[in-house]
Amino acid sequence: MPLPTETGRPVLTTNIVVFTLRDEQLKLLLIRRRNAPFEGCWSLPGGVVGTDEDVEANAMRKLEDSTGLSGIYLEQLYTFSAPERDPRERVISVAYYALVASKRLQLRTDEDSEGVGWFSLNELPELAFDHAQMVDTAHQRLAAKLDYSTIAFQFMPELFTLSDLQNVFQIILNRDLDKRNFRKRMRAMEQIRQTSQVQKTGSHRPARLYRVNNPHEVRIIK
Amino acid sequence: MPLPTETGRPVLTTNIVVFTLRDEQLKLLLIRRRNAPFEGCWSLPGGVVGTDEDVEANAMRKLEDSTGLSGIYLEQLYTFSAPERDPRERVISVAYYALVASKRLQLRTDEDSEGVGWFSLNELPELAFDHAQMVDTAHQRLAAKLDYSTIAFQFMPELFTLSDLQNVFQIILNRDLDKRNFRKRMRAMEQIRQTSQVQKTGSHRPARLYRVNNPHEVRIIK
DNA sequence: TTCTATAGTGTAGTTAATACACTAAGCTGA
DNA sequence: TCAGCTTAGTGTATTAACTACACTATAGAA
Repeated sequence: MPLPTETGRPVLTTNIVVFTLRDEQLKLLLIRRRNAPFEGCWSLPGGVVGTDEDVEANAMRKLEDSTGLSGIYLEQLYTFSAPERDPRERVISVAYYALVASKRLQLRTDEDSEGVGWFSLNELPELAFDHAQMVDTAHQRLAAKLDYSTIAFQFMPELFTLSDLQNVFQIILNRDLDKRNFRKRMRAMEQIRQTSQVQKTGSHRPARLYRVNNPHEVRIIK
Repeated sequence: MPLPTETGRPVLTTNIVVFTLRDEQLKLLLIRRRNAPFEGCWSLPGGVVGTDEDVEANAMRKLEDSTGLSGIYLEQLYTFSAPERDPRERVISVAYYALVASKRLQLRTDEDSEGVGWFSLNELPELAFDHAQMVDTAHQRLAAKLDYSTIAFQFMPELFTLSDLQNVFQIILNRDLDKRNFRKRMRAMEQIRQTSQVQKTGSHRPARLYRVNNPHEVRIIK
Protein backbone atom coordinates (compact mmCIF):
# COMPACT_ATOMS: atom_id res chain seq x y z
CA MET A 1 0.00 0.00 0.00
CA PRO A 2 2.27 2.81 -1.17
CA LEU A 3 0.84 6.19 -0.30
CA PRO A 4 -0.20 8.40 -3.18
CA THR A 5 1.46 11.62 -4.04
CA GLU A 6 -0.38 14.62 -2.75
CA THR A 7 -2.04 15.17 -6.05
CA GLY A 8 -4.56 12.37 -6.32
CA ARG A 9 -6.09 12.66 -2.88
CA PRO A 10 -9.78 13.38 -2.29
CA VAL A 11 -10.81 16.18 0.03
CA LEU A 12 -11.97 15.06 3.47
CA THR A 13 -14.51 17.02 5.49
CA THR A 14 -16.71 16.61 8.54
CA ASN A 15 -20.33 17.57 9.06
CA ILE A 16 -22.24 17.58 12.30
CA VAL A 17 -25.95 17.20 12.88
CA VAL A 18 -26.48 19.13 16.12
CA PHE A 19 -29.78 18.29 17.77
CA THR A 20 -31.52 20.07 20.58
CA LEU A 21 -35.03 20.11 21.97
CA ARG A 22 -36.83 23.41 22.23
CA ASP A 23 -40.45 24.52 22.17
CA GLU A 24 -41.62 20.92 22.10
CA GLN A 25 -39.71 20.29 18.92
CA LEU A 26 -36.58 18.54 17.80
CA LYS A 27 -34.39 21.21 16.27
CA LEU A 28 -31.08 21.27 14.53
CA LEU A 29 -28.40 23.79 13.85
CA LEU A 30 -27.93 25.07 10.31
CA ILE A 31 -25.52 27.52 8.79
CA ARG A 32 -26.15 29.64 5.77
CA ARG A 33 -23.50 29.19 3.12
CA ARG A 34 -21.66 32.31 2.04
CA ASN A 35 -19.97 30.81 -1.00
CA ALA A 36 -20.66 28.73 -4.06
CA PRO A 37 -21.71 26.04 -4.51
CA PHE A 38 -25.13 26.30 -2.85
CA GLU A 39 -24.43 29.93 -1.95
CA GLY A 40 -27.11 31.26 0.39
CA CYS A 41 -28.36 27.76 1.03
CA TRP A 42 -28.64 26.27 4.53
CA SER A 43 -26.18 23.53 5.44
CA LEU A 44 -24.80 21.54 8.35
CA PRO A 45 -21.82 22.88 10.27
CA GLY A 46 -18.53 21.26 9.38
CA GLY A 47 -15.23 21.86 7.76
CA VAL A 48 -12.25 20.54 5.91
CA VAL A 49 -9.94 18.14 7.72
CA GLY A 50 -6.30 19.08 7.43
CA THR A 51 -3.43 16.68 6.95
CA ASP A 52 -2.45 16.51 10.55
CA GLU A 53 -5.84 16.85 12.10
CA ASP A 54 -7.87 14.16 13.83
CA VAL A 55 -11.28 13.79 12.21
CA GLU A 56 -13.21 13.59 15.45
CA ALA A 57 -11.23 16.49 16.89
CA ASN A 58 -12.12 18.50 13.82
CA ALA A 59 -15.81 17.73 14.29
CA MET A 60 -15.63 18.59 17.98
CA ARG A 61 -13.92 21.88 17.23
CA LYS A 62 -16.53 22.83 14.64
CA LEU A 63 -19.23 21.86 17.10
CA GLU A 64 -17.75 24.05 19.80
CA ASP A 65 -17.34 26.91 17.35
CA SER A 66 -20.93 26.79 16.25
CA THR A 67 -22.55 26.32 19.66
CA GLY A 68 -20.06 28.04 21.94
CA LEU A 69 -20.23 25.01 24.22
CA SER A 70 -17.86 22.22 25.17
CA GLY A 71 -18.43 18.76 26.59
CA ILE A 72 -21.21 17.97 24.15
CA TYR A 73 -22.11 14.38 23.31
CA LEU A 74 -20.71 13.58 19.86
CA GLU A 75 -20.90 10.31 17.96
CA GLN A 76 -19.75 9.27 14.53
CA LEU A 77 -22.68 8.65 12.22
CA TYR A 78 -21.57 7.57 8.77
CA THR A 79 -19.11 8.49 6.06
CA PHE A 80 -20.72 9.88 2.94
CA SER A 81 -18.89 9.46 -0.32
CA ALA A 82 -21.30 9.51 -3.25
CA PRO A 83 -19.28 10.55 -6.30
CA GLU A 84 -21.28 13.66 -7.17
CA ARG A 85 -22.07 14.85 -3.66
CA ASP A 86 -19.94 17.95 -4.20
CA PRO A 87 -20.18 19.46 -7.68
CA ARG A 88 -16.65 20.86 -7.56
CA GLU A 89 -14.60 17.77 -7.01
CA ARG A 90 -14.38 14.60 -4.98
CA VAL A 91 -15.21 15.42 -1.35
CA ILE A 92 -15.78 12.78 1.28
CA SER A 93 -17.52 13.72 4.49
CA VAL A 94 -17.44 11.97 7.83
CA ALA A 95 -20.76 12.86 9.45
CA TYR A 96 -21.26 13.07 13.21
CA TYR A 97 -24.26 13.86 15.33
CA ALA A 98 -24.39 15.70 18.62
CA LEU A 99 -26.98 16.28 21.32
CA VAL A 100 -27.25 19.45 23.39
CA ALA A 101 -29.50 20.10 26.35
CA SER A 102 -31.45 23.19 25.36
CA LYS A 103 -30.90 24.77 28.75
CA ARG A 104 -27.24 25.10 27.86
CA LEU A 105 -27.90 27.12 24.73
CA GLN A 106 -28.63 30.80 24.44
CA LEU A 107 -30.75 30.92 21.36
CA ARG A 108 -30.37 34.39 19.99
CA THR A 109 -33.26 35.85 18.08
CA ASP A 110 -31.03 37.47 15.51
CA GLU A 111 -29.40 34.23 14.60
CA ASP A 112 -30.77 34.09 11.08
CA SER A 113 -29.25 37.45 10.24
CA GLU A 114 -25.93 36.00 11.39
CA GLY A 115 -26.35 33.08 9.07
CA VAL A 116 -26.91 30.60 11.87
CA GLY A 117 -30.24 29.14 12.89
CA TRP A 118 -32.09 26.41 14.73
CA PHE A 119 -34.68 24.71 12.58
CA SER A 120 -37.42 22.33 13.50
CA LEU A 121 -36.95 18.95 11.89
CA ASN A 122 -40.43 19.23 10.41
CA GLU A 123 -39.74 22.58 8.78
CA LEU A 124 -36.32 22.26 7.28
CA PRO A 125 -35.32 24.47 4.38
CA GLU A 126 -33.62 23.01 1.34
CA LEU A 127 -30.21 21.79 2.41
CA ALA A 128 -26.94 21.93 0.54
CA PHE A 129 -25.12 18.86 -0.77
CA ASP A 130 -26.44 15.58 0.66
CA HIS A 131 -27.06 17.12 4.07
CA ALA A 132 -30.74 16.18 4.06
CA GLN A 133 -29.64 12.56 3.90
CA MET A 134 -27.30 13.09 6.83
CA VAL A 135 -30.10 14.60 8.88
CA ASP A 136 -32.32 11.70 8.05
CA THR A 137 -29.72 9.12 9.00
CA ALA A 138 -28.98 10.95 12.24
CA HIS A 139 -32.65 11.10 13.20
CA GLN A 140 -33.09 7.39 12.58
CA ARG A 141 -30.03 6.57 14.63
CA LEU A 142 -31.19 8.78 17.47
CA ALA A 143 -34.65 7.21 17.53
CA ALA A 144 -33.17 3.71 17.48
CA LYS A 145 -30.81 4.52 20.33
CA LEU A 146 -33.65 5.64 22.59
CA ASP A 147 -34.58 1.99 22.85
CA TYR A 148 -31.29 0.46 23.80
CA SER A 149 -29.15 3.21 25.31
CA THR A 150 -29.33 6.07 27.76
CA ILE A 151 -28.80 8.66 25.04
CA ALA A 152 -32.05 10.51 25.71
CA PHE A 153 -30.71 11.85 28.99
CA GLN A 154 -28.21 13.95 27.06
CA PHE A 155 -31.08 16.29 26.30
CA MET A 156 -32.10 16.75 29.92
CA PRO A 157 -31.12 19.64 32.19
CA GLU A 158 -29.86 18.91 35.68
CA LEU A 159 -33.37 18.81 37.12
CA PHE A 160 -36.44 17.74 35.20
CA THR A 161 -39.87 16.23 35.68
CA LEU A 162 -41.00 12.87 34.37
CA SER A 163 -43.41 14.68 32.09
CA ASP A 164 -40.48 16.59 30.61
CA LEU A 165 -38.68 13.32 30.01
CA GLN A 166 -41.71 11.69 28.46
CA ASN A 167 -42.01 14.68 26.18
CA VAL A 168 -38.45 14.20 24.98
CA PHE A 169 -39.18 10.61 24.05
CA GLN A 170 -42.42 11.53 22.35
CA ILE A 171 -40.87 14.25 20.28
CA ILE A 172 -38.01 12.10 19.07
CA LEU A 173 -40.17 9.07 18.38
CA ASN A 174 -42.92 11.26 16.98
CA ARG A 175 -45.69 9.39 18.79
CA ASP A 176 -47.51 9.46 22.11
CA LEU A 177 -46.53 7.16 24.93
CA ASP A 178 -48.60 5.86 27.81
CA LYS A 179 -47.80 7.76 30.97
CA ARG A 180 -47.95 4.86 33.41
CA ASN A 181 -46.00 2.49 31.22
CA PHE A 182 -43.39 5.13 30.53
CA ARG A 183 -42.85 5.81 34.22
CA LYS A 184 -42.66 2.12 34.99
CA ARG A 185 -39.99 1.71 32.34
CA MET A 186 -37.96 4.67 33.58
CA ARG A 187 -38.10 3.34 37.13
CA ALA A 188 -36.91 -0.08 35.97
CA MET A 189 -34.05 1.50 34.03
CA GLU A 190 -32.53 2.96 37.19
CA GLN A 191 -30.79 5.78 35.36
CA ILE A 192 -32.53 8.62 37.17
CA ARG A 193 -33.35 9.37 40.79
CA GLN A 194 -35.96 11.43 42.55
CA THR A 195 -34.93 14.59 44.33
CA SER A 196 -36.80 16.12 47.23
CA GLN A 197 -37.63 19.15 45.12
CA VAL A 198 -40.75 19.88 43.14
CA GLN A 199 -41.49 22.21 40.29
CA LYS A 200 -44.50 24.51 40.55
CA THR A 201 -45.70 25.73 37.20
CA GLY A 202 -49.25 26.81 36.54
CA SER A 203 -52.40 26.12 38.43
CA HIS A 204 -52.09 22.43 39.08
CA ARG A 205 -50.31 19.89 41.20
CA PRO A 206 -46.53 20.46 41.29
CA ALA A 207 -44.27 17.87 39.71
CA ARG A 208 -41.45 16.03 41.41
CA LEU A 209 -37.99 16.82 40.04
CA TYR A 210 -35.55 14.11 38.98
CA ARG A 211 -31.86 13.97 38.24
CA VAL A 212 -29.77 11.77 35.91
CA ASN A 213 -27.45 9.41 37.77
CA ASN A 214 -24.51 9.58 35.37
CA PRO A 215 -25.18 12.56 33.14
CA HIS A 216 -21.93 12.30 31.19
CA GLU A 217 -22.07 8.66 30.21
CA VAL A 218 -24.17 7.06 27.50
CA ARG A 219 -24.63 3.38 28.21
CA ILE A 220 -26.02 0.56 26.14
CA ILE A 221 -28.83 -1.05 28.09
CA LYS A 222 -30.44 -4.50 27.93
CA MET B 1 -15.75 26.08 2.98
CA PRO B 2 -13.02 26.69 0.41
CA LEU B 3 -11.37 23.48 -0.66
CA PRO B 4 -7.74 23.06 0.27
CA THR B 5 -4.98 22.92 -2.20
CA GLU B 6 -3.86 19.42 -2.95
CA THR B 7 -1.04 19.67 -0.52
CA GLY B 8 -2.68 19.57 2.88
CA ARG B 9 -4.97 16.65 2.29
CA PRO B 10 -4.86 13.46 4.36
CA VAL B 11 -4.65 10.09 2.66
CA LEU B 12 -7.90 8.16 2.52
CA THR B 13 -8.00 4.37 2.47
CA THR B 14 -10.49 1.56 2.90
CA ASN B 15 -10.17 -1.68 4.85
CA ILE B 16 -12.50 -4.62 4.78
CA VAL B 17 -13.13 -7.23 7.43
CA VAL B 18 -14.20 -10.25 5.36
CA PHE B 19 -15.94 -12.90 7.45
CA THR B 20 -16.76 -16.43 6.53
CA LEU B 21 -17.72 -19.55 8.43
CA ARG B 22 -15.66 -22.63 7.96
CA ASP B 23 -14.79 -25.67 10.06
CA GLU B 24 -17.18 -24.52 12.78
CA GLN B 25 -15.26 -21.29 13.17
CA LEU B 26 -15.69 -17.66 12.28
CA LYS B 27 -12.78 -16.82 10.01
CA LEU B 28 -11.50 -13.72 8.35
CA LEU B 29 -9.33 -12.90 5.42
CA LEU B 30 -5.87 -11.48 6.01
CA ILE B 31 -3.14 -10.37 3.71
CA ARG B 32 0.54 -10.41 4.45
CA ARG B 33 2.13 -7.01 3.95
CA ARG B 34 5.01 -6.88 1.48
CA ASN B 35 6.21 -3.41 2.39
CA ALA B 36 7.07 -1.22 5.34
CA PRO B 37 5.59 -0.28 7.68
CA PHE B 38 4.58 -3.59 9.28
CA GLU B 39 6.38 -5.49 6.53
CA GLY B 40 5.60 -9.19 6.76
CA CYS B 41 2.77 -8.51 9.17
CA TRP B 42 -0.80 -9.68 8.53
CA SER B 43 -3.37 -7.01 7.73
CA LEU B 44 -6.88 -6.46 6.42
CA PRO B 45 -7.43 -6.13 2.68
CA GLY B 46 -7.93 -2.57 1.50
CA GLY B 47 -6.39 0.17 -0.50
CA VAL B 48 -5.98 3.83 -1.15
CA VAL B 49 -8.97 5.77 -2.45
CA GLY B 50 -8.16 7.91 -5.45
CA THR B 51 -9.50 11.38 -6.14
CA ASP B 52 -12.27 10.28 -8.41
CA GLU B 53 -13.11 7.02 -6.79
CA ASP B 54 -16.17 6.19 -4.73
CA VAL B 55 -15.19 4.89 -1.29
CA GLU B 56 -17.67 2.05 -1.26
CA ALA B 57 -16.78 1.12 -4.83
CA ASN B 58 -13.16 1.01 -3.80
CA ALA B 59 -13.96 -1.34 -0.93
CA MET B 60 -16.10 -3.53 -3.17
CA ARG B 61 -13.34 -3.73 -5.74
CA LYS B 62 -10.75 -4.70 -3.14
CA LEU B 63 -13.17 -7.26 -1.78
CA GLU B 64 -13.70 -8.78 -5.20
CA ASP B 65 -9.96 -8.78 -5.86
CA SER B 66 -9.17 -10.62 -2.67
CA THR B 67 -11.97 -13.19 -2.78
CA GLY B 68 -12.51 -13.54 -6.52
CA LEU B 69 -16.25 -13.21 -5.89
CA SER B 70 -18.88 -10.58 -6.63
CA GLY B 71 -22.26 -9.83 -5.11
CA ILE B 72 -20.97 -10.08 -1.58
CA TYR B 73 -22.77 -8.39 1.29
CA LEU B 74 -20.80 -5.28 2.25
CA GLU B 75 -21.61 -2.70 4.91
CA GLN B 76 -19.83 0.37 6.16
CA LEU B 77 -18.50 -0.14 9.67
CA TYR B 78 -16.70 2.93 10.97
CA THR B 79 -14.14 5.48 9.92
CA PHE B 80 -10.87 5.21 11.81
CA SER B 81 -8.81 8.33 12.15
CA ALA B 82 -6.58 8.16 15.22
CA PRO B 83 -3.66 10.51 14.60
CA GLU B 84 -0.89 7.93 14.86
CA ARG B 85 -2.61 5.00 13.25
CA ASP B 86 -0.17 5.07 10.35
CA PRO B 87 3.42 5.87 11.33
CA ARG B 88 4.21 7.47 7.98
CA GLU B 89 1.67 10.24 7.80
CA ARG B 90 -1.97 11.02 8.33
CA VAL B 91 -4.07 8.19 6.90
CA ILE B 92 -7.77 7.88 7.47
CA SER B 93 -9.47 4.58 6.81
CA VAL B 94 -13.11 3.88 6.13
CA ALA B 95 -13.64 0.33 7.37
CA TYR B 96 -16.24 -2.02 5.93
CA TYR B 97 -17.22 -5.54 6.76
CA ALA B 98 -18.39 -8.26 4.43
CA LEU B 99 -19.96 -11.70 4.79
CA VAL B 100 -19.31 -14.61 2.45
CA ALA B 101 -21.01 -17.97 2.42
CA SER B 102 -18.16 -20.45 2.72
CA LYS B 103 -19.59 -22.64 -0.04
CA ARG B 104 -18.75 -19.87 -2.47
CA LEU B 105 -15.08 -19.82 -1.57
CA GLN B 106 -12.37 -22.12 -2.76
CA LEU B 107 -9.98 -22.09 0.12
CA ARG B 108 -6.65 -22.98 -1.33
CA THR B 109 -4.21 -24.80 0.87
CA ASP B 110 -1.24 -22.83 -0.37
CA GLU B 111 -2.80 -19.55 0.54
CA ASP B 112 -0.27 -18.60 3.18
CA SER B 113 2.60 -18.90 0.72
CA GLU B 114 0.72 -16.47 -1.48
CA GLY B 115 0.44 -14.01 1.35
CA VAL B 116 -3.31 -14.51 1.75
CA GLY B 117 -4.98 -16.52 4.47
CA TRP B 118 -8.16 -17.25 6.38
CA PHE B 119 -7.69 -17.02 10.12
CA SER B 120 -9.94 -18.09 12.92
CA LEU B 121 -11.06 -15.16 15.02
CA ASN B 122 -9.73 -16.95 18.10
CA GLU B 123 -6.28 -17.41 16.64
CA LEU B 124 -5.42 -14.16 14.98
CA PRO B 125 -1.81 -13.21 14.44
CA GLU B 126 -0.59 -9.72 15.31
CA LEU B 127 -2.26 -7.30 12.94
CA ALA B 128 -0.82 -4.19 11.31
CA PHE B 129 -2.00 -0.68 12.15
CA ASP B 130 -5.26 -0.54 14.14
CA HIS B 131 -6.69 -3.50 12.26
CA ALA B 132 -7.27 -5.50 15.44
CA GLN B 133 -9.61 -2.77 16.55
CA MET B 134 -11.45 -2.90 13.24
CA VAL B 135 -11.89 -6.65 13.59
CA ASP B 136 -13.23 -6.22 17.07
CA THR B 137 -15.70 -3.54 16.04
CA ALA B 138 -16.85 -5.65 13.10
CA HIS B 139 -17.41 -8.72 15.26
CA GLN B 140 -19.45 -6.74 17.76
CA ARG B 141 -21.56 -5.23 15.00
CA LEU B 142 -22.13 -8.63 13.44
CA ALA B 143 -23.20 -10.19 16.74
CA ALA B 144 -25.55 -7.29 17.46
CA LYS B 145 -27.14 -7.54 14.02
CA LEU B 146 -28.01 -11.21 14.49
CA ASP B 147 -30.65 -10.04 16.92
CA TYR B 148 -32.43 -7.45 14.86
CA SER B 149 -31.70 -8.22 11.21
CA THR B 150 -31.58 -11.09 8.75
CA ILE B 151 -27.82 -10.73 8.30
CA ALA B 152 -27.03 -14.29 9.44
CA PHE B 153 -28.54 -15.72 6.27
CA GLN B 154 -25.72 -14.16 4.25
CA PHE B 155 -23.55 -16.98 5.51
CA MET B 156 -25.87 -19.72 4.36
CA PRO B 157 -25.61 -21.73 1.13
CA GLU B 158 -28.68 -22.25 -1.02
CA LEU B 159 -29.77 -25.29 0.94
CA PHE B 160 -29.04 -25.87 4.59
CA THR B 161 -30.39 -27.63 7.65
CA LEU B 162 -31.69 -25.97 10.79
CA SER B 163 -28.75 -27.45 12.66
CA ASP B 164 -26.40 -25.71 10.23
CA LEU B 165 -28.20 -22.45 10.88
CA GLN B 166 -28.13 -22.88 14.61
CA ASN B 167 -24.42 -23.52 14.36
CA VAL B 168 -23.91 -20.24 12.55
CA PHE B 169 -25.66 -18.38 15.34
CA GLN B 170 -23.75 -20.22 18.02
CA ILE B 171 -20.38 -19.56 16.46
CA ILE B 172 -20.98 -15.86 16.00
CA LEU B 173 -22.51 -15.38 19.43
CA ASN B 174 -19.99 -17.72 20.97
CA ARG B 175 -22.53 -19.53 23.12
CA ASP B 176 -24.91 -22.47 22.89
CA LEU B 177 -28.56 -21.99 22.05
CA ASP B 178 -31.53 -24.16 22.91
CA LYS B 179 -32.58 -26.22 19.91
CA ARG B 180 -36.34 -26.02 20.37
CA ASN B 181 -36.38 -22.32 21.16
CA PHE B 182 -34.10 -21.59 18.24
CA ARG B 183 -36.34 -23.44 15.82
CA LYS B 184 -39.42 -21.73 17.19
CA ARG B 185 -37.78 -18.36 16.67
CA MET B 186 -36.71 -19.16 13.12
CA ARG B 187 -40.21 -20.32 12.27
CA ALA B 188 -41.68 -17.11 13.67
CA MET B 189 -39.23 -15.02 11.66
CA GLU B 190 -40.57 -16.36 8.36
CA GLN B 191 -37.32 -15.76 6.49
CA ILE B 192 -36.72 -19.36 5.48
CA ARG B 193 -38.86 -22.12 4.03
CA GLN B 194 -38.72 -25.88 4.09
CA THR B 195 -37.91 -27.76 0.94
CA SER B 196 -38.97 -31.29 0.18
CA GLN B 197 -35.36 -32.40 0.21
CA VAL B 198 -33.37 -33.95 3.00
CA GLN B 199 -29.70 -34.26 3.67
CA LYS B 200 -28.29 -37.65 4.56
CA THR B 201 -24.97 -37.42 6.34
CA GLY B 202 -23.66 -40.05 8.68
CA SER B 203 -25.46 -42.81 10.48
CA HIS B 204 -28.47 -41.00 11.81
CA ARG B 205 -31.79 -39.54 10.83
CA PRO B 206 -31.56 -37.26 7.75
CA ALA B 207 -32.18 -33.55 8.18
CA ARG B 208 -34.72 -31.49 6.28
CA LEU B 209 -33.20 -28.88 3.99
CA TYR B 210 -34.28 -25.23 4.05
CA ARG B 211 -33.89 -22.26 1.77
CA VAL B 212 -33.69 -18.50 2.45
CA ASN B 213 -36.69 -16.59 1.11
CA ASN B 214 -34.84 -13.47 -0.01
CA PRO B 215 -31.18 -14.39 -0.04
CA HIS B 216 -29.94 -11.07 -1.38
CA GLU B 217 -31.70 -8.73 1.02
CA VAL B 218 -30.75 -7.97 4.60
CA ARG B 219 -33.78 -6.69 6.47
CA ILE B 220 -34.15 -5.09 9.88
CA ILE B 221 -36.65 -7.13 11.85
CA LYS B 222 -38.88 -6.32 14.84
C1' DT C 1 -65.55 26.43 46.84
C1' DT C 2 -65.70 25.08 42.40
C1' DC C 3 -63.26 24.55 38.21
C1' DT C 4 -59.33 23.39 35.52
C1' DA C 5 -54.95 21.63 34.59
C1' DT C 6 -51.26 18.56 35.19
C1' DA C 7 -49.14 14.94 38.52
C1' DG C 8 -49.22 10.60 39.98
C1' DT C 9 -50.62 5.67 40.70
C1' DG C 10 -51.93 -0.23 39.81
C1' DT C 11 -53.84 -4.17 37.70
C1' DA C 12 -55.25 -7.46 34.34
C1' DG C 13 -54.33 -9.42 29.77
C1' DT C 14 -51.28 -10.53 26.16
C1' DT C 15 -47.10 -11.65 24.12
C1' DA C 16 -42.28 -13.02 24.08
C1' DA C 17 -38.46 -15.59 26.19
C1' DT C 18 -36.84 -19.38 28.77
C1' DA C 19 -36.13 -24.01 30.66
C1' DC C 20 -36.49 -28.56 29.91
C1' DA C 21 -36.71 -34.38 27.89
C1' DC C 22 -38.23 -37.51 25.02
C1' DT C 23 -39.25 -39.91 20.32
C1' DA C 24 -37.75 -40.58 15.18
C1' DA C 25 -34.90 -42.39 11.69
C1' DG C 26 -30.88 -43.90 9.46
C1' DC C 27 -26.35 -46.36 9.69
C1' DT C 28 -23.01 -49.55 11.86
C1' DG C 29 -21.35 -53.61 13.44
C1' DA C 30 -21.83 -57.67 16.39
C1' DT D 1 -31.61 -58.61 12.54
C1' DC D 2 -31.34 -56.17 16.21
C1' DA D 3 -28.92 -53.39 19.59
C1' DG D 4 -26.61 -49.29 19.89
C1' DC D 5 -25.12 -44.85 18.39
C1' DT D 6 -25.88 -40.41 16.36
C1' DT D 7 -28.26 -36.47 14.98
C1' DA D 8 -33.22 -34.72 13.75
C1' DG D 9 -37.24 -33.19 15.39
C1' DT D 10 -41.08 -31.91 18.57
C1' DG D 11 -44.42 -29.27 23.01
C1' DT D 12 -45.51 -27.46 27.35
C1' DA D 13 -45.19 -24.89 31.58
C1' DT D 14 -43.02 -20.84 33.82
C1' DT D 15 -41.46 -16.40 33.90
C1' DA D 16 -40.64 -11.83 32.30
C1' DA D 17 -41.81 -7.88 29.40
C1' DC D 18 -45.15 -5.05 27.15
C1' DT D 19 -49.79 -3.16 26.56
C1' DA D 20 -54.15 -1.18 27.56
C1' DC D 21 -56.69 1.31 30.49
C1' DA D 22 -59.18 5.25 34.52
C1' DC D 23 -59.20 7.28 38.52
C1' DT D 24 -57.38 10.27 42.60
C1' DA D 25 -54.19 14.26 44.17
C1' DT D 26 -52.87 19.00 44.46
C1' DA D 27 -52.16 23.70 43.33
C1' DG D 28 -53.86 28.08 41.29
C1' DA D 29 -57.49 30.81 39.17
C1' DA D 30 -62.04 32.39 38.85
